[in-house]
Amino acid sequence: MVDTKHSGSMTSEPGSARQRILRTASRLFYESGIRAVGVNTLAARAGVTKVTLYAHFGSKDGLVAEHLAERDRRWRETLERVSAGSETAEQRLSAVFDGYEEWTVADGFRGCGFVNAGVELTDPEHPGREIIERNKDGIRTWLTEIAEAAGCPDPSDVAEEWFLLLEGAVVRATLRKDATPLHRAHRAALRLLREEAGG
Amino acid sequence: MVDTKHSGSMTSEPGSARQRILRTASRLFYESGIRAVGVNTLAARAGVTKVTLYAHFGSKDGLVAEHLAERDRRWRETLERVSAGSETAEQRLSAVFDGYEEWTVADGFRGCGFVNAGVELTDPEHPGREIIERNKDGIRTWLTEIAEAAGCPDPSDVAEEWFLLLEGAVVRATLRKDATPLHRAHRAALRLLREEAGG
DNA sequence: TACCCTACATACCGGTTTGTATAGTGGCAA
DNA sequence: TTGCCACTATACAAACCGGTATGTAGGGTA
Repeated sequence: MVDTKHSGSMTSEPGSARQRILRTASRLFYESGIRAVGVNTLAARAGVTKVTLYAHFGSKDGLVAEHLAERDRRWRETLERVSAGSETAEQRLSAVFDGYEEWTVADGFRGCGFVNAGVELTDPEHPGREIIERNKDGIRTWLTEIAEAAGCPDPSDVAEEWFLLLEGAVVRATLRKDATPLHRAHRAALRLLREEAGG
Repeated sequence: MVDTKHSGSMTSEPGSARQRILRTASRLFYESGIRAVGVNTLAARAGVTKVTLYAHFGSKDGLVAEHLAERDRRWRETLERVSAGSETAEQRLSAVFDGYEEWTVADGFRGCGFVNAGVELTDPEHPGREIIERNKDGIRTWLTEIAEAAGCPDPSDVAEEWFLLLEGAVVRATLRKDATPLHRAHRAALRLLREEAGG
Protein backbone atom coordinates (compact mmCIF):
# COMPACT_ATOMS: atom_id res chain seq x y z
CA MET A 1 0.00 0.00 0.00
CA VAL A 2 2.87 2.28 -0.69
CA ASP A 3 2.67 3.95 -3.99
CA THR A 4 -0.51 2.99 -5.79
CA LYS A 5 -1.13 6.29 -7.46
CA HIS A 6 -4.85 5.92 -7.68
CA SER A 7 -6.71 4.86 -4.67
CA GLY A 8 -9.15 2.16 -4.82
CA SER A 9 -9.61 -1.11 -3.13
CA MET A 10 -6.35 -2.54 -2.02
CA THR A 11 -4.67 -4.66 -4.63
CA SER A 12 -1.43 -5.68 -3.02
CA GLU A 13 0.01 -5.74 -6.55
CA PRO A 14 2.18 -2.73 -7.28
CA GLY A 15 2.41 -0.74 -10.48
CA SER A 16 -0.07 0.90 -12.75
CA ALA A 17 -3.28 -0.82 -13.72
CA ARG A 18 -1.92 -1.37 -17.20
CA GLN A 19 1.22 -3.06 -15.92
CA ARG A 20 -0.75 -5.20 -13.52
CA ILE A 21 -3.04 -6.35 -16.32
CA LEU A 22 -0.13 -7.22 -18.59
CA ARG A 23 1.70 -9.07 -15.83
CA THR A 24 -1.40 -11.02 -14.87
CA ALA A 25 -2.17 -11.80 -18.51
CA SER A 26 1.33 -13.08 -19.03
CA ARG A 27 1.06 -15.44 -16.10
CA LEU A 28 -2.47 -16.71 -16.70
CA PHE A 29 -2.24 -17.01 -20.47
CA TYR A 30 0.94 -18.99 -20.17
CA GLU A 31 -0.28 -21.21 -17.34
CA SER A 32 -3.74 -22.04 -18.64
CA GLY A 33 -3.82 -21.00 -22.28
CA ILE A 34 -5.29 -17.92 -23.88
CA ARG A 35 -8.75 -19.21 -24.65
CA ALA A 36 -9.05 -20.77 -21.22
CA VAL A 37 -8.70 -17.44 -19.44
CA GLY A 38 -11.67 -15.08 -19.65
CA VAL A 39 -11.48 -11.34 -19.27
CA ASN A 40 -13.56 -11.52 -16.10
CA THR A 41 -11.05 -13.77 -14.39
CA LEU A 42 -8.19 -11.77 -15.78
CA ALA A 43 -9.48 -8.43 -14.53
CA ALA A 44 -10.33 -9.84 -11.12
CA ARG A 45 -6.90 -11.41 -10.70
CA ALA A 46 -5.22 -8.18 -11.77
CA GLY A 47 -7.24 -6.24 -9.20
CA VAL A 48 -8.83 -4.15 -11.90
CA THR A 49 -12.30 -3.75 -13.30
CA LYS A 50 -13.22 -4.97 -16.71
CA VAL A 51 -13.95 -1.40 -17.77
CA THR A 52 -10.36 -0.43 -17.06
CA LEU A 53 -9.08 -3.41 -18.98
CA TYR A 54 -11.14 -2.49 -22.03
CA ALA A 55 -10.15 1.18 -21.71
CA HIS A 56 -6.52 0.13 -22.05
CA PHE A 57 -6.62 -2.64 -24.60
CA GLY A 58 -9.87 -2.29 -26.50
CA SER A 59 -10.53 -5.99 -26.80
CA LYS A 60 -9.26 -9.31 -25.59
CA ASP A 61 -7.43 -9.77 -28.89
CA GLY A 62 -5.78 -6.41 -28.36
CA LEU A 63 -4.65 -7.46 -24.93
CA VAL A 64 -3.34 -10.75 -26.30
CA ALA A 65 -1.33 -8.91 -28.93
CA GLU A 66 0.16 -6.44 -26.45
CA HIS A 67 0.87 -9.25 -24.07
CA LEU A 68 2.82 -11.05 -26.77
CA ALA A 69 4.71 -7.88 -27.65
CA GLU A 70 5.64 -7.40 -24.00
CA ARG A 71 6.70 -11.01 -23.76
CA ASP A 72 8.86 -10.61 -26.82
CA ARG A 73 10.49 -7.56 -25.28
CA ARG A 74 11.30 -9.38 -22.07
CA TRP A 75 12.48 -12.39 -24.03
CA ARG A 76 15.05 -10.30 -25.91
CA GLU A 77 16.27 -8.79 -22.67
CA THR A 78 16.74 -12.25 -21.21
CA LEU A 79 18.64 -13.40 -24.27
CA GLU A 80 21.05 -10.49 -24.02
CA ARG A 81 21.44 -10.96 -20.30
CA VAL A 82 22.35 -14.64 -20.45
CA SER A 83 24.77 -13.92 -23.28
CA ALA A 84 26.52 -11.08 -21.48
CA GLY A 85 30.07 -12.09 -20.74
CA SER A 86 30.27 -14.62 -23.52
CA GLU A 87 33.14 -13.80 -25.79
CA THR A 88 33.70 -16.56 -28.30
CA ALA A 89 30.98 -17.75 -30.66
CA GLU A 90 30.99 -21.10 -28.92
CA GLN A 91 30.37 -19.44 -25.57
CA ARG A 92 27.54 -17.39 -26.98
CA LEU A 93 25.95 -20.46 -28.50
CA SER A 94 26.27 -22.39 -25.28
CA ALA A 95 24.76 -19.50 -23.36
CA VAL A 96 21.62 -19.77 -25.47
CA PHE A 97 21.26 -23.52 -24.97
CA ASP A 98 22.09 -23.24 -21.27
CA GLY A 99 19.46 -20.57 -20.87
CA TYR A 100 16.88 -22.72 -22.59
CA GLU A 101 17.85 -25.74 -20.51
CA GLU A 102 17.41 -23.81 -17.31
CA TRP A 103 14.04 -22.62 -18.52
CA THR A 104 12.70 -26.01 -19.54
CA VAL A 105 13.33 -27.55 -16.14
CA ALA A 106 12.05 -24.59 -14.14
CA ASP A 107 8.77 -24.82 -12.26
CA GLY A 108 5.77 -23.93 -14.32
CA PHE A 109 7.48 -24.51 -17.65
CA ARG A 110 4.81 -25.17 -20.22
CA GLY A 111 6.57 -24.80 -23.55
CA CYS A 112 7.25 -21.77 -25.70
CA GLY A 113 4.61 -19.12 -25.11
CA PHE A 114 4.80 -18.01 -28.72
CA VAL A 115 4.40 -21.48 -30.17
CA ASN A 116 1.52 -22.09 -27.77
CA ALA A 117 -0.11 -18.83 -28.77
CA GLY A 118 0.35 -19.77 -32.42
CA VAL A 119 -1.52 -22.98 -31.78
CA GLU A 120 -4.39 -21.22 -30.08
CA LEU A 121 -4.75 -18.23 -32.39
CA THR A 122 -6.02 -20.08 -35.42
CA ASP A 123 -7.25 -16.94 -37.13
CA PRO A 124 -4.44 -15.97 -39.54
CA GLU A 125 -5.52 -12.33 -39.23
CA HIS A 126 -5.04 -12.19 -35.48
CA PRO A 127 -2.80 -9.24 -34.55
CA GLY A 128 -0.73 -11.51 -32.32
CA ARG A 129 0.52 -13.64 -35.18
CA GLU A 130 2.97 -11.13 -36.55
CA ILE A 131 4.51 -10.72 -33.10
CA ILE A 132 4.98 -14.46 -32.89
CA GLU A 133 6.75 -14.43 -36.25
CA ARG A 134 8.83 -11.45 -35.20
CA ASN A 135 9.95 -13.31 -32.11
CA LYS A 136 11.00 -16.36 -34.08
CA ASP A 137 12.83 -14.17 -36.55
CA GLY A 138 14.65 -12.67 -33.58
CA ILE A 139 15.95 -16.08 -32.56
CA ARG A 140 17.01 -16.92 -36.07
CA THR A 141 18.84 -13.62 -36.42
CA TRP A 142 20.58 -14.09 -33.09
CA LEU A 143 21.78 -17.56 -34.08
CA THR A 144 22.84 -16.38 -37.51
CA GLU A 145 25.04 -13.71 -35.97
CA ILE A 146 26.73 -16.34 -33.85
CA ALA A 147 27.35 -18.50 -36.89
CA GLU A 148 28.76 -15.51 -38.73
CA ALA A 149 31.03 -14.62 -35.84
CA ALA A 150 32.27 -18.19 -35.84
CA GLY A 151 33.20 -17.87 -39.47
CA CYS A 152 30.83 -20.49 -40.82
CA PRO A 153 30.71 -20.48 -44.61
CA ASP A 154 26.90 -20.73 -44.60
CA PRO A 155 25.82 -18.97 -41.43
CA SER A 156 22.09 -18.99 -42.11
CA ASP A 157 22.15 -22.70 -42.89
CA VAL A 158 23.90 -23.49 -39.65
CA ALA A 159 21.64 -21.16 -37.70
CA GLU A 160 18.55 -22.77 -39.12
CA GLU A 161 19.76 -26.19 -38.07
CA TRP A 162 20.50 -24.93 -34.57
CA PHE A 163 17.02 -23.49 -34.55
CA LEU A 164 15.49 -26.84 -35.45
CA LEU A 165 17.35 -28.50 -32.61
CA LEU A 166 16.35 -25.78 -30.19
CA GLU A 167 12.68 -25.72 -31.13
CA GLY A 168 12.49 -29.49 -31.23
CA ALA A 169 14.07 -29.76 -27.81
CA VAL A 170 11.63 -27.28 -26.32
CA VAL A 171 8.69 -29.22 -27.72
CA ARG A 172 10.10 -32.49 -26.45
CA ALA A 173 10.74 -31.01 -23.03
CA THR A 174 7.20 -29.71 -22.90
CA LEU A 175 5.65 -33.13 -23.17
CA ARG A 176 7.92 -34.94 -20.79
CA LYS A 177 9.67 -32.59 -18.42
CA ASP A 178 13.29 -33.47 -18.67
CA ALA A 179 16.58 -31.73 -19.28
CA THR A 180 17.93 -34.32 -21.71
CA PRO A 181 16.36 -32.92 -24.91
CA LEU A 182 18.07 -29.59 -24.38
CA HIS A 183 21.24 -31.31 -23.35
CA ARG A 184 21.29 -33.38 -26.49
CA ALA A 185 20.39 -30.44 -28.70
CA HIS A 186 23.21 -28.48 -27.11
CA ARG A 187 25.69 -31.24 -27.82
CA ALA A 188 24.54 -31.58 -31.43
CA ALA A 189 24.73 -27.83 -31.93
CA LEU A 190 28.31 -27.66 -30.65
CA ARG A 191 29.32 -30.58 -32.84
CA LEU A 192 27.86 -28.80 -35.86
CA LEU A 193 29.64 -25.58 -34.94
CA ARG A 194 33.00 -27.32 -34.75
CA GLU A 195 32.43 -29.11 -38.03
CA GLU A 196 31.37 -25.99 -39.89
CA ALA A 197 33.61 -23.37 -38.35
CA GLY A 198 36.57 -25.44 -37.28
CA GLY A 199 36.99 -27.31 -40.54
CA MET B 1 -28.61 -43.44 -48.87
CA VAL B 2 -27.35 -46.87 -49.51
CA ASP B 3 -26.40 -48.64 -46.39
CA THR B 4 -27.01 -46.41 -43.41
CA LYS B 5 -28.12 -49.09 -41.04
CA HIS B 6 -30.42 -46.88 -39.08
CA SER B 7 -32.71 -44.66 -40.92
CA GLY B 8 -32.92 -41.10 -40.15
CA SER B 9 -32.90 -37.82 -41.89
CA MET B 10 -30.52 -37.78 -44.76
CA THR B 11 -27.03 -36.74 -43.83
CA SER B 12 -25.10 -36.99 -47.03
CA GLU B 13 -22.15 -38.23 -44.94
CA PRO B 14 -21.76 -41.97 -45.05
CA GLY B 15 -20.90 -44.31 -42.22
CA SER B 16 -22.22 -44.84 -38.76
CA ALA B 17 -22.99 -41.91 -36.50
CA ARG B 18 -19.96 -42.71 -34.42
CA GLN B 19 -17.64 -42.67 -37.40
CA ARG B 20 -19.14 -39.46 -38.69
CA ILE B 21 -18.63 -37.80 -35.31
CA LEU B 22 -15.01 -38.94 -35.12
CA ARG B 23 -14.28 -37.85 -38.66
CA THR B 24 -15.87 -34.45 -38.11
CA ALA B 25 -14.07 -34.02 -34.80
CA SER B 26 -10.77 -34.82 -36.43
CA ARG B 27 -11.30 -32.19 -39.08
CA LEU B 28 -12.70 -29.42 -36.90
CA PHE B 29 -10.40 -29.93 -33.92
CA TYR B 30 -7.38 -29.82 -36.18
CA GLU B 31 -8.56 -26.85 -38.23
CA SER B 32 -9.80 -24.62 -35.45
CA GLY B 33 -8.48 -26.05 -32.22
CA ILE B 34 -10.21 -28.17 -29.62
CA ARG B 35 -11.47 -25.44 -27.34
CA ALA B 36 -12.69 -23.40 -30.26
CA VAL B 37 -15.11 -26.09 -31.42
CA GLY B 38 -18.21 -26.57 -29.30
CA VAL B 39 -20.22 -29.76 -29.10
CA ASN B 40 -23.21 -28.03 -30.66
CA THR B 41 -21.26 -27.12 -33.77
CA LEU B 42 -19.60 -30.50 -33.85
CA ALA B 43 -22.85 -32.45 -33.67
CA ALA B 44 -24.50 -30.26 -36.27
CA ARG B 45 -21.58 -30.61 -38.70
CA ALA B 46 -21.55 -34.36 -38.20
CA GLY B 47 -25.27 -34.53 -38.98
CA VAL B 48 -25.98 -35.95 -35.56
CA THR B 49 -27.80 -34.76 -32.47
CA LYS B 50 -25.98 -33.84 -29.32
CA VAL B 51 -27.74 -36.65 -27.49
CA THR B 52 -26.21 -39.18 -29.87
CA LEU B 53 -22.80 -37.64 -29.41
CA TYR B 54 -23.06 -37.91 -25.64
CA ALA B 55 -24.41 -41.45 -25.85
CA HIS B 56 -21.25 -42.46 -27.71
CA PHE B 57 -18.56 -40.48 -25.95
CA GLY B 58 -19.94 -39.44 -22.58
CA SER B 59 -18.34 -36.03 -22.57
CA LYS B 60 -16.42 -33.67 -24.76
CA ASP B 61 -13.21 -34.76 -23.06
CA GLY B 62 -14.10 -38.36 -23.84
CA LEU B 63 -14.60 -37.47 -27.47
CA VAL B 64 -11.30 -35.60 -27.53
CA ALA B 65 -9.50 -38.62 -26.12
CA GLU B 66 -11.07 -41.04 -28.59
CA HIS B 67 -10.39 -38.65 -31.40
CA LEU B 68 -6.72 -38.58 -30.45
CA ALA B 69 -6.60 -42.36 -30.23
CA GLU B 70 -8.13 -42.62 -33.68
CA ARG B 71 -5.68 -40.07 -35.00
CA ASP B 72 -2.80 -42.04 -33.52
CA ARG B 73 -4.08 -45.19 -35.21
CA ARG B 74 -4.26 -43.52 -38.60
CA TRP B 75 -0.89 -41.92 -38.04
CA ARG B 76 0.76 -45.31 -37.50
CA GLU B 77 -0.86 -46.67 -40.62
CA THR B 78 0.47 -43.75 -42.61
CA LEU B 79 3.95 -44.26 -41.22
CA GLU B 80 3.96 -47.89 -42.26
CA ARG B 81 2.53 -47.10 -45.65
CA VAL B 82 5.13 -44.49 -46.56
CA SER B 83 7.87 -46.79 -45.35
CA ALA B 84 6.69 -49.78 -47.33
CA GLY B 85 9.26 -50.61 -49.97
CA SER B 86 12.14 -49.03 -48.13
CA GLU B 87 14.88 -51.55 -47.60
CA THR B 88 17.98 -49.93 -46.22
CA ALA B 89 17.97 -47.94 -43.00
CA GLU B 90 18.77 -44.83 -44.98
CA GLN B 91 15.76 -45.36 -47.22
CA ARG B 92 13.52 -45.89 -44.23
CA LEU B 93 14.80 -42.73 -42.59
CA SER B 94 14.31 -40.73 -45.76
CA ALA B 95 10.81 -42.10 -46.13
CA VAL B 96 9.91 -40.62 -42.75
CA PHE B 97 11.31 -37.21 -43.57
CA ASP B 98 9.81 -37.24 -47.05
CA GLY B 99 6.44 -38.10 -45.60
CA TYR B 100 6.66 -35.24 -43.15
CA GLU B 101 7.79 -32.85 -45.85
CA GLU B 102 4.82 -33.73 -48.02
CA TRP B 103 2.54 -33.23 -45.05
CA THR B 104 3.89 -29.84 -44.01
CA VAL B 105 3.33 -28.30 -47.42
CA ALA B 106 -0.09 -29.81 -47.95
CA ASP B 107 -3.20 -27.64 -47.83
CA GLY B 108 -4.62 -27.18 -44.40
CA PHE B 109 -1.43 -28.12 -42.60
CA ARG B 110 -1.55 -26.61 -39.16
CA GLY B 111 1.21 -28.38 -37.26
CA CYS B 112 1.24 -31.61 -35.34
CA GLY B 113 -2.22 -32.41 -34.03
CA PHE B 114 -0.76 -34.05 -30.95
CA VAL B 115 1.50 -31.16 -30.06
CA ASN B 116 -1.40 -28.77 -30.63
CA ALA B 117 -3.65 -30.85 -28.43
CA GLY B 118 -0.96 -30.91 -25.78
CA VAL B 119 -0.90 -27.14 -25.82
CA GLU B 120 -4.65 -26.87 -25.46
CA LEU B 121 -5.22 -29.59 -22.87
CA THR B 122 -3.55 -27.88 -19.96
CA ASP B 123 -5.09 -30.20 -17.40
CA PRO B 124 -2.43 -32.84 -16.71
CA GLU B 125 -5.18 -35.32 -15.85
CA HIS B 126 -6.90 -35.05 -19.21
CA PRO B 127 -7.39 -38.52 -20.70
CA GLY B 128 -5.98 -37.31 -23.99
CA ARG B 129 -2.54 -36.60 -22.61
CA GLU B 130 -1.45 -40.20 -22.38
CA ILE B 131 -2.41 -40.76 -26.00
CA ILE B 132 -0.28 -37.81 -27.00
CA GLU B 133 2.67 -39.30 -25.12
CA ARG B 134 2.00 -42.69 -26.63
CA ASN B 135 2.10 -41.19 -30.11
CA LYS B 136 5.41 -39.46 -29.47
CA ASP B 137 6.81 -42.65 -28.03
CA GLY B 138 5.75 -44.36 -31.23
CA ILE B 139 7.83 -41.98 -33.31
CA ARG B 140 10.81 -42.37 -31.04
CA THR B 141 10.56 -46.16 -31.19
CA TRP B 142 10.26 -46.10 -34.96
CA LEU B 143 13.37 -43.95 -35.30
CA THR B 144 15.27 -46.04 -32.79
CA GLU B 145 14.60 -49.16 -34.83
CA ILE B 146 16.00 -47.46 -37.89
CA ALA B 147 19.12 -46.44 -35.98
CA GLU B 148 19.51 -50.00 -34.73
CA ALA B 149 19.11 -51.42 -38.22
CA ALA B 150 21.78 -49.05 -39.41
CA GLY B 151 24.16 -50.37 -36.80
CA CYS B 152 24.56 -47.17 -34.84
CA PRO B 153 26.46 -47.73 -31.60
CA ASP B 154 23.97 -45.59 -29.64
CA PRO B 155 20.68 -46.00 -31.47
CA SER B 156 18.50 -44.20 -28.95
CA ASP B 157 20.85 -41.23 -28.90
CA VAL B 158 20.76 -40.93 -32.65
CA ALA B 159 17.00 -41.44 -32.74
CA GLU B 160 16.46 -38.73 -30.17
CA GLU B 161 18.48 -36.29 -32.22
CA TRP B 162 16.51 -37.17 -35.35
CA PHE B 163 13.41 -36.61 -33.33
CA LEU B 164 14.55 -33.15 -32.28
CA LEU B 165 15.20 -32.23 -35.89
CA LEU B 166 11.84 -33.62 -36.99
CA GLU B 167 9.80 -31.96 -34.27
CA GLY B 168 11.65 -28.69 -34.68
CA ALA B 169 11.10 -28.72 -38.42
CA VAL B 170 7.37 -29.32 -37.99
CA VAL B 171 7.08 -26.40 -35.58
CA ARG B 172 9.06 -24.17 -37.90
CA ALA B 173 6.96 -25.20 -40.88
CA THR B 174 3.81 -24.47 -38.92
CA LEU B 175 4.64 -20.81 -38.43
CA ARG B 176 5.89 -20.09 -41.88
CA LYS B 177 4.63 -22.58 -44.42
CA ASP B 178 7.66 -23.71 -46.24
CA ALA B 179 9.36 -26.96 -47.19
CA THR B 180 12.86 -25.87 -46.25
CA PRO B 181 12.75 -26.74 -42.54
CA LEU B 182 11.94 -30.35 -43.36
CA HIS B 183 14.44 -30.33 -46.14
CA ARG B 184 17.17 -29.11 -43.86
CA ALA B 185 16.21 -31.50 -41.09
CA HIS B 186 16.31 -34.34 -43.59
CA ARG B 187 19.78 -33.40 -44.71
CA ALA B 188 21.04 -33.09 -41.15
CA ALA B 189 19.52 -36.45 -40.24
CA LEU B 190 21.21 -38.20 -43.15
CA ARG B 191 24.52 -36.59 -42.29
CA LEU B 192 24.20 -37.84 -38.74
CA LEU B 193 23.30 -41.33 -39.93
CA ARG B 194 26.39 -41.53 -42.10
CA GLU B 195 28.62 -40.26 -39.34
CA GLU B 196 27.28 -42.65 -36.75
CA ALA B 197 26.67 -45.75 -38.79
CA GLY B 198 29.18 -45.32 -41.55
CA GLY B 199 32.13 -44.37 -39.39
C1' DT C 1 -46.24 -59.33 -31.16
C1' DA C 2 -43.13 -57.36 -28.00
C1' DC C 3 -39.03 -55.54 -26.93
C1' DC C 4 -34.58 -53.22 -27.49
C1' DC C 5 -31.45 -50.41 -29.54
C1' DT C 6 -30.12 -46.41 -32.05
C1' DA C 7 -30.94 -42.39 -33.49
C1' DC C 8 -34.03 -38.61 -34.03
C1' DA C 9 -36.12 -33.62 -32.40
C1' DT C 10 -36.74 -30.17 -29.13
C1' DA C 11 -36.29 -27.75 -25.22
C1' DC C 12 -34.06 -26.66 -21.26
C1' DC C 13 -30.33 -26.07 -17.36
C1' DG C 14 -26.78 -23.11 -14.93
C1' DG C 15 -22.84 -20.95 -16.01
C1' DT C 16 -19.49 -18.34 -18.82
C1' DT C 17 -18.11 -15.71 -22.84
C1' DT C 18 -16.81 -10.90 -24.77
C1' DG C 19 -18.20 -6.48 -24.52
C1' DT C 20 -20.92 -2.12 -23.06
C1' DA C 21 -23.58 1.36 -20.44
C1' DT C 22 -24.01 4.20 -16.39
C1' DA C 23 -22.80 6.45 -12.37
C1' DG C 24 -19.57 7.60 -8.78
C1' DT C 25 -14.76 8.77 -6.57
C1' DG C 26 -10.28 10.55 -5.43
C1' DG C 27 -6.19 13.08 -6.85
C1' DC C 28 -3.93 16.52 -9.50
C1' DA C 29 -3.20 20.60 -12.24
C1' DA C 30 -4.61 24.95 -14.27
C1' DT D 1 -12.69 26.10 -7.72
C1' DT D 2 -13.16 23.87 -11.61
C1' DG D 3 -12.40 20.33 -14.54
C1' DC D 4 -9.92 16.44 -16.22
C1' DC D 5 -8.21 11.88 -15.65
C1' DA D 6 -7.86 7.20 -14.28
C1' DC D 7 -10.04 4.47 -11.90
C1' DT D 8 -14.03 1.77 -9.21
C1' DA D 9 -18.57 -0.49 -8.86
C1' DT D 10 -22.46 -2.55 -10.70
C1' DA D 11 -25.52 -4.13 -13.93
C1' DC D 12 -26.65 -5.66 -18.23
C1' DA D 13 -26.74 -7.73 -23.06
C1' DA D 14 -26.54 -11.46 -26.40
C1' DA D 15 -24.33 -15.32 -27.50
C1' DC D 16 -22.38 -19.51 -26.47
C1' DC D 17 -20.58 -23.28 -23.32
C1' DG D 18 -21.02 -28.39 -21.80
C1' DG D 19 -24.55 -31.28 -20.50
C1' DT D 20 -29.36 -33.23 -19.59
C1' DA D 21 -34.39 -34.35 -19.82
C1' DT D 22 -38.25 -35.86 -22.38
C1' DG D 23 -40.47 -37.97 -25.85
C1' DT D 24 -40.69 -40.24 -30.63
C1' DA D 25 -39.61 -43.08 -34.77
C1' DG D 26 -38.02 -47.18 -36.91
C1' DG D 27 -35.37 -51.31 -37.91
C1' DG D 28 -33.52 -55.97 -35.74
C1' DT D 29 -34.39 -59.79 -33.13
C1' DA D 30 -36.53 -63.00 -29.92
